[in-house]
Amino acid sequence: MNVTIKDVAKLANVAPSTVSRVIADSPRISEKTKKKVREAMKELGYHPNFIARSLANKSTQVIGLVMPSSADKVFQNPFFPEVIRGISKAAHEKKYALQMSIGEREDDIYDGVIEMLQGRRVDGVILLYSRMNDQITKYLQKNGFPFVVIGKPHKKTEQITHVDNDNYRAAREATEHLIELGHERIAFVGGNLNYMVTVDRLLGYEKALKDAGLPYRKEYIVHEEFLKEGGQEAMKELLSLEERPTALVVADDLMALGVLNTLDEMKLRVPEDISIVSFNNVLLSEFSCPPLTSVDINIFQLGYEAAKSLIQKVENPNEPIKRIIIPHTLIKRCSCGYFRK
Amino acid sequence: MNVTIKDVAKLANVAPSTVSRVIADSPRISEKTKKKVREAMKELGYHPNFIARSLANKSTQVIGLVMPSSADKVFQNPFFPEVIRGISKAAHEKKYALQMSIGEREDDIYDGVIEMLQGRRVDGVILLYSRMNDQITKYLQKNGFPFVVIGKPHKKTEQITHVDNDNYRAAREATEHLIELGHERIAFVGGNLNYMVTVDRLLGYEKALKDAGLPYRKEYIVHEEFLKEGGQEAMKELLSLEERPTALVVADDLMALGVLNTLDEMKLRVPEDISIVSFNNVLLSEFSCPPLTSVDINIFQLGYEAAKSLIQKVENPNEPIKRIIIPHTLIKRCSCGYFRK
DNA sequence: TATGAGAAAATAAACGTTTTCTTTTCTGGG
DNA sequence: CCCAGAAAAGAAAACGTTTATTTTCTCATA
Repeated sequence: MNVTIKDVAKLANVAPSTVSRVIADSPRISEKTKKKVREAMKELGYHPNFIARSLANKSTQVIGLVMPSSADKVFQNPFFPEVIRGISKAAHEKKYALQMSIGEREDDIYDGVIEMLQGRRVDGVILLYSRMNDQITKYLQKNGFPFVVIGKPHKKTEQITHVDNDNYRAAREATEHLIELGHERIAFVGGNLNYMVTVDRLLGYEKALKDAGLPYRKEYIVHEEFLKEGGQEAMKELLSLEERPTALVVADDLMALGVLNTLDEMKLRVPEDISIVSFNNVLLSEFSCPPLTSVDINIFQLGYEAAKSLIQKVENPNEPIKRIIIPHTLIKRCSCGYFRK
Repeated sequence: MNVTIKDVAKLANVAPSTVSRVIADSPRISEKTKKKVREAMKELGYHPNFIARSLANKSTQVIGLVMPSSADKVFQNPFFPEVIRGISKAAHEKKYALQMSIGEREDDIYDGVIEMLQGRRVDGVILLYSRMNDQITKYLQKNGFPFVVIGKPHKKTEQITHVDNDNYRAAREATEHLIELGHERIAFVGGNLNYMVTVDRLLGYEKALKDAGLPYRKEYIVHEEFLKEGGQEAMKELLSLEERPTALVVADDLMALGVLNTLDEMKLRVPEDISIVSFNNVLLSEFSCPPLTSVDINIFQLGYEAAKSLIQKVENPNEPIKRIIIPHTLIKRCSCGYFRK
């Protein structure tokens, strides 16, 4: 079997409790004993058992990550690796480990999260999404588990620590950019309306249209999945309209890629025939053909701040609720052009 | 405090051990008692504590993921999200959770892995890389921890369960493709030579040259990091040669993107001025400009099989050593052209 | 009416820590 | 040289399970 605190205690001729205190570097133990114990630890190659420690401590030093859908789908979108990068950074700084929820369908994920939390596998969780009437959010609130959400919570916004962009403003600016280029028929391609990002970005888009005195056309609003396929679908729909849009606000780079794809198949050129501004500014957007004008929402930072806030919350239950807004920037590349008759 | 097995036992008027057996659905408990206990569990909203269970069980149902370097860097390359997708799938099927090692520098990661394993946080680990003289591999072998590696182990290959591609053949085929197009000055851009993938692909490249009677030129071999920046560096180096190559075998799509980037800056066209075939066939390769001819190595499958093998190993210590080779395919797109004087 | 086999459930000892409460051992002031 | 009080270390309970061992119960058989 493995070497335990008891073995160390025996070798060092002290009680197990003393060894434990040496590990915690308690001031109650004399330097002399500490040295003796440390030597014994080294000699035996002792490593503390985290599981046992967690049980006694009621804390695991692990953060749970909750994805909106199956890892299978989620990891297709570069948004997620990027948030995780940010989360990792903060977690590592505070010596926390990361655990991922995995599940195929929504209730599957729900069960997984419950198990994670009730099973005390994690000290808290980060929700990598925000959607309406989310069961998980409700559960977390009801049971008082520490959590933070990336995005704007649907309800009780002021009661939930969250890290978000000003998506309303970002979308308004993106749309204004197209308007400034002379576009009047601007469509919006977003994700499911249950997601708060979609809502906010749609509202920003509408506001910009309204301010510019442009008509709001229902048929110009399309909702699809945040995947390449979603973009393809959306574009096909928009192309089937009698009066096609001349510009698009697309809520996600990966979708925009799908859009580009369909456009290419239809022999339509970007930006000559149609202009596109999208969101997230993931690596893909820089390398697509043409490179996409995209709103950089600072995904890494989103993750970093979320993890930092969660850890603060875990370590200090009285930590006040926080709302952190990460700045965004419109990165102009080559997918937008002046509207030409 | 939370509801425990004891609370359930009290309510159901049985001993804690009986409750435990009901959870495990042991045949030693009568149906009548089972029913009674299950009702009590439901009434109290009981959820088993995983940590306690792990301690008693000496098993956590968690798989550890070991990355080659900081999550920060690693997650920039789409290879990793994609393997993780595959791993997730298999893990979910067997009800395992995933935990990630995070560390900045190599020794940092090493410590993290030791902690994970000795701390009994995970039942086994998957190494998402394979490199020469890897301390972690040595440690795992020495201590008999269950692990599988993705890639070909450096030493004792027949003693380590691993999932790999036939990189030697894949690289040979990729190079032959270029040779068939008439290229004679073909360069190789790979990662660090410590990584076994690099070695295998380099050997395959060399073999193809040799078979075609083409000279092997030392100055045509460049090693850089598996990142966009790596590709940029490599290309700059190659462009500084008096006799530039007319085609490139690039060991990674992301690097190839960097190559493309530099080429673009230099106003060189692909495939007119220079042909490229790369590896991995990640989403990026499809959308770059031009779309890259790339060897699809089936990353998802790599992850899926690795996780499946690890779980088998964890659940049955006598599981024999396995070597699993995942097939590859050359996906021809637009980055290769005939060599023209 | 005992007896004993076999089923069903209870008891208690792990698992490896932390932590509260005690006890022991110093130290130095009178 | 004694003793109070501080400092150091130890004993034991707790964390929530699992599981080997023991007890209790039921009922068929002698």
